[in-house]
Amino acid sequence: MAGRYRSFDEEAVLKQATDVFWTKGYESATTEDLLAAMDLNKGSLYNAFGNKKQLFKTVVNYYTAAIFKNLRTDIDMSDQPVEVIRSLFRKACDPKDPSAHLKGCFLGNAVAELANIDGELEQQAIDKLVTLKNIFKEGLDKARSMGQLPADTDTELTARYLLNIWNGINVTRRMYPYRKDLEPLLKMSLNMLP
Amino acid sequence: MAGRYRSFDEEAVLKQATDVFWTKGYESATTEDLLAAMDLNKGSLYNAFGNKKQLFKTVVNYYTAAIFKNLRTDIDMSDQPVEVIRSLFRKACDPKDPSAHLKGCFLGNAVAELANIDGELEQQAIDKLVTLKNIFKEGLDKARSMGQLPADTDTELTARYLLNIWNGINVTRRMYPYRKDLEPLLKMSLNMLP
DNA sequence: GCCATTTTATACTAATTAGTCAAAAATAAT
DNA sequence: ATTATTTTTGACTAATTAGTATAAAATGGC
Repeated sequence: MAGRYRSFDEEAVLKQATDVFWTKGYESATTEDLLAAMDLNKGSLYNAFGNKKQLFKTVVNYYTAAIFKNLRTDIDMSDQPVEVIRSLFRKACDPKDPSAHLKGCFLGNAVAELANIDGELEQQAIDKLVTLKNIFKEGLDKARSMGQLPADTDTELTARYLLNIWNGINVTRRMYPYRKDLEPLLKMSLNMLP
Repeated sequence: MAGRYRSFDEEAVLKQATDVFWTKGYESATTEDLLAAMDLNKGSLYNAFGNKKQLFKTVVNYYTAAIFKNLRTDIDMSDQPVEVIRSLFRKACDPKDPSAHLKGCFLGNAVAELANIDGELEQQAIDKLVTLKNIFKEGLDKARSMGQLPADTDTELTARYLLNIWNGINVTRRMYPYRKDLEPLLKMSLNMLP
């Protein structure tokens, strides 16, 4: 097949684009912001990714695919699946880079911003958050089947409870971006888990 | 004092502006959107409210002042202050107008959108959410002093827990905009309250 | 070597945006 | 009535925006 080779690494530029959309939001991220971060010119960006909306969709898929795959693997491998879930929350409350508190959750931000702006993009973000909830449920089901949760635990409801705590933490951590504040809150919020 | 009278009702136009900022967000709300909803022309808007940023500040203050005043009055008047708090959450899960689910919480939306866009406006929204948390605490303190909560209840931590549930619900309700989904979630989330 | 195809580079465009300005209208004080 | 002051009206502006177009560069197939 003829044609010039792409001079950029698709994974690398998508990672840069993720960061721009995450910190600025969909509408406030300008094409110039994206081009600068991705180190591309307009022709290349539009040729490779279509337009801003398609790029956003691609970014959301790219970003979530890796995270969800890892989470599911961790739960599958672990003999304490609840601990995998706890660890996700702990990382949100005590991130390596404290500026992560200001960014919140990429998906939660998208749902909040896009509800009345672009229903299709909002729905995509909702679908991904539902997937996160489903992963929580898979972990809880596994824990229950291993006797680590009461047999009568409603794992769907508990998974939604965890999702709601997740959605909350990603706003609340911007108000209290300190481990000393978030840890007690998290402890209280997860106290129904073993 | 000389000068032409204002032809508009300040409360009424601020209410309209609140709705535009709430549904569209700060940046996505254009001056044209605001002018149309407020039924003003540009000169009047800029003369009366300065600019878009000042208008947003005014709107946030106007919107929160009434709500917080009413909440505090209700708590002061009630002999079951926890019930006032529960009622606030119930209204969010089962609003008169179901389209309210798509709007979420005005303050939470602002915090999420503005963190990396305008620190001053973000801080204003954070301050108002802290006020909401403080009102929760006032209600919990009153309940505890009336023996409706265990004497050793950490009301500050519990108030933060409630704030986090609030922040979460206002994202989660966009995913599950139905009472049948939100009510069980709320029941589980508030089960530590009497 | 030449051609078809793809990517890169950058100038350009049409639309939108927040904000300004100057003139007209309305009002109170004198 | 005149004047000073404030509000209203709508045209105007400068900047920014997402997206397009066109040409050059790079590649494989023949």
